[in-house]
Amino acid sequence: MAELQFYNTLSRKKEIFEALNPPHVGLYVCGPTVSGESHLGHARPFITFDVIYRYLIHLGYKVRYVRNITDAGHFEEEGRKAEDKISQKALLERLEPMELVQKYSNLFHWAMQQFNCLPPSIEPTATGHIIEQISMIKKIMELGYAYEVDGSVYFDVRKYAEKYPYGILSGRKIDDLLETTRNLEGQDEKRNKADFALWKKTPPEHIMRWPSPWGEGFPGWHIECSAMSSKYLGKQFDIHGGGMDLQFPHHESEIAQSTIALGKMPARYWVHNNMITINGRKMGKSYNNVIKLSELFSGNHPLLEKAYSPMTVRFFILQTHYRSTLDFSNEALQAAEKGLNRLWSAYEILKMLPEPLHTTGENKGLNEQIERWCRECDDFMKDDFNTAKVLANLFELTPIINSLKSGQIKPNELSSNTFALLKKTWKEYLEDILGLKEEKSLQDDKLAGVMGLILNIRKDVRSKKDYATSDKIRQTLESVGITVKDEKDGNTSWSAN
RNA sequence: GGUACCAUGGCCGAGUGGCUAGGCAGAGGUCUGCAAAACCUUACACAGCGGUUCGACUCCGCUUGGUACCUCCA
Repeated sequence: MAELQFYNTLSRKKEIFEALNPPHVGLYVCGPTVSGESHLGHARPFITFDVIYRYLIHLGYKVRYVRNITDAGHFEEEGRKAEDKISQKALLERLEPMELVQKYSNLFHWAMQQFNCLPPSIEPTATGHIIEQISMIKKIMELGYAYEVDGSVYFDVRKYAEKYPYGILSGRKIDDLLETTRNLEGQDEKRNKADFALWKKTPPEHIMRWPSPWGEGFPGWHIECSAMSSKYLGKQFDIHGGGMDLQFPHHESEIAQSTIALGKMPARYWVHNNMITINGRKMGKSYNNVIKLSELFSGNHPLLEKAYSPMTVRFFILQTHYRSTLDFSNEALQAAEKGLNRLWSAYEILKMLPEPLHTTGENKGLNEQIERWCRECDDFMKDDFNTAKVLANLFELTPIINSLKSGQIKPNELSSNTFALLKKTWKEYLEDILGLKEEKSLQDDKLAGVMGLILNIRKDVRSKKDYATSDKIRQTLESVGITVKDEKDGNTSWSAN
């Protein structure tokens, strides 16, 4: 059996995964900043790591999955006025900071539920761990790797770089960082441009503030992840994940902080997902090209031709390898929607098919082919979580399932073992690992009752060969979004979209 | 400017030194009263130029184009 291996950003190659304390695995993923609503780009890491989490569980690991919520402020623009994003927006919206944080946290959780993402084991908040962050900063200061200037504390990157490889994760050279950073006007408290804040003093108008040994302020961006990951997963844990754009400076700084304060590289494996682009450009606030998740689901955005369901989006993301960029377009989303429908209806059919009675299938080649496609799924997942290839194999199996239903493949061609494997594979991969689920359409009971009546009437007129009327019924229903299908076996099915 | 990465058929996208990725759209066919669905068949490809090799889309170099990070960023 193949071993699980995946790409480690730290070593820049695929590595066989070895848990520090099997069967336990510690997984930390950088969560959302709840100062605004999540957009499509944010969905990618959470779906990617949801699948990784699910797959690790599938492999039998006991996973503690920690995903933080950043609800404390950061400085907007380094070297300039330090601003707390959250309190800034709160003033605009006339909300208490924590009210705002709650609002966007709720929205985030709603979106995660829509995507069928499993909740993390622990979801710590930055504001709930101010004490831990302060004590970590104190430790770093005691060890001489941080300095205070007028109520703010900075990490001394130059000093750190004398003994440790700053840039090890992002492939950056310390000299470049020290020299080529551009000049920003305004007073700079930092000794070197590459230094980053551990604690920032708050200006008087700031609402979000906490007392500290250095006066009132708020924690720097990077320290929360170091404090919370070590608290819940230990000084060193297995996997740290997040978007590629967090490699530098966020994760690089986390490594530096933890290395000093805890004496260890925080995580052994660093996993980064790539970006979602739109018209070839990264989706991001600065580019003004974001599509919020609520807009995506409702179709309410100028770039959207229609609404896309959460499962369509999830499927769309999983059809690409997580380390490749993924370009958004209506065409691509619609292709994903159709593909998912085809796959899902095959799955529905598979669940209904009767078990073959024979222990040995008559069509040996077919049995072997099916078993190979099924078993390969495991190899694909074990090779850097290749969900795209898993889906390709499920698509290969789709015509077989459909042919079993239509009778083009006879039930006795398959062995009961092959059939059982087929069912098990679809269930495990589609539902348990890829985390896809059925999406309820508008078919409530009343509609079903009405449709039953209509289709009954239509059946009568068809039996009298009154095709003009039967076609009129079908066409009218189609125009309101209900598709009627006359199946080969004489039954008529319908679906609403 | 520095550092990485990418370039695949109409679109989205896997992947590999010699063997069909897959999805969506297209074409032909089977089935059907018709349609839809389904099934079968099928066209379309690896940015350009060199090099390594028996053989490269896959390795190396250059060119061109693009993106990301260096500042908040998933």
